[in-house]
Amino acid sequence: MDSREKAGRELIDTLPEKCPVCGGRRLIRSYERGEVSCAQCGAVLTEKIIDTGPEWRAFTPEEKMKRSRAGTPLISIAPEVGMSTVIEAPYKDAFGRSIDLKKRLEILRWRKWQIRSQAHSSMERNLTQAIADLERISNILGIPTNVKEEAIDTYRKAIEAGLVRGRSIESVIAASIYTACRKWKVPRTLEEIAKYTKAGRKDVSRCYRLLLRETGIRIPLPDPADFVERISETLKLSGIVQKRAAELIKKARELRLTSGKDPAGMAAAAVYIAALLEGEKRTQREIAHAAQVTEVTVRNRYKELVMGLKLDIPLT
DNA sequence: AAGACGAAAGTGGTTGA
DNA sequence: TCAACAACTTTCGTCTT
Repeated sequence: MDSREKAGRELIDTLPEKCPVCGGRRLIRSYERGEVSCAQCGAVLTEKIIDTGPEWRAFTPEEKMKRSRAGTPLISIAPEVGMSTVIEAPYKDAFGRSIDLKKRLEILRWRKWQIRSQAHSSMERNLTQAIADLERISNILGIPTNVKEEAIDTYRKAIEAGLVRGRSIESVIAASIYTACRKWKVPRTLEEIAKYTKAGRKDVSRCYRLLLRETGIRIPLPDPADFVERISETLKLSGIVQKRAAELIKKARELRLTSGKDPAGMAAAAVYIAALLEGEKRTQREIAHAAQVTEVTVRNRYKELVMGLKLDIPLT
C-alpha cells in the first residue's frame, strides 16, 4: 500500500492496469466507496475491495506497537459492521427536489430502522472494548473459557439493564468476571481481579453488588466447605482430615455458628481442629496463611467451634 | 525459641436514618 | 450522606511447652 495517498477524505491508489473500457491510464481505488474506477470515463471496474491492512498509519516502531491491537483473539462474538449510511430527514432528495408523502413515509421507516441498528452497534462497540479487557484480565489470572463466556453473558445483561452507562467498562466487566467465577466456583478473589483494573477494588465491588441486585443473578453464599479442600491441599493434609473438617462445618452450620462469619476463617478453624483430632497438627500460623486470614481469626473461630460443638479438645 | 492466647486499636464494608 | 455497628486485621505483651 505504498502508493496510497490522501486526497480529500478519500484514500486513493493509482493502479498499473489500463482501463478496459476506454483504455485510460489512471485507475483510482477509493477505499471509502470500496471500488476501483477509471478517472477518465468513470467506469466502475470492481466493487467491494477488502482492505486487509490496518486503518491507522504509524511512523515509528513505538507508534506501531501502540496502535496494533491485534493479538489475543476475540471470543464468542465479533462486532457488527455496516449500515453506516446516514439517511437524513426526508424532505429533499439527493438533488434537492422535494419528495412526495408516500415516499417520505417509506424513508421515515428506513430512518427508524437505522436508528435502531445504531443502538445495536453501539452495544457491539461497547462489547468489543469489554472483551478486550476481559481477555487481558483472564490471561493474567488464567480464567477458563467457560467462565469467560459466562462473564460476557453477564456483561450483556448488565448493558441491557443499563448499568454500564456512567460507569467504566473495565469495572463492570471485572465485576462480571468475578460473578462468573463465583458461579463456577473458580476460586478467585475480588482483590485479585480488581488488581488488574484501573478502577480498583472498591469500584469493582460496588459494580458487583449492583450487578447482583439489578440483574437478579443469584449467587449462592460461599460455603466454608469449599475452602476446606484448598486449605488442606496447600498443607498436604489427608482426605480424612478434610472429611472431618467438612463434618465439623456441617454441625456448626446446623447450630448457626457460621452465619455472618468469613467462610475462609471458618474453614480454617475447622481444618485446624480436624488436623488436631487426626494427629496431623499444623500451627495456627500455617493454617491462617493457607486460608488467607489472620491467626487471630482462626483462633476466634476455633474458640467458637470448640465451645459451640462442645468438643473434647485437650485445651491444656 | 516457637507456638498459642487474647486485649486493644485500627480498617473497610454494611445498614438504616 | 452520615453515623453506628459487626467482622476482621494489626500489633503487641504474656503464657506455655
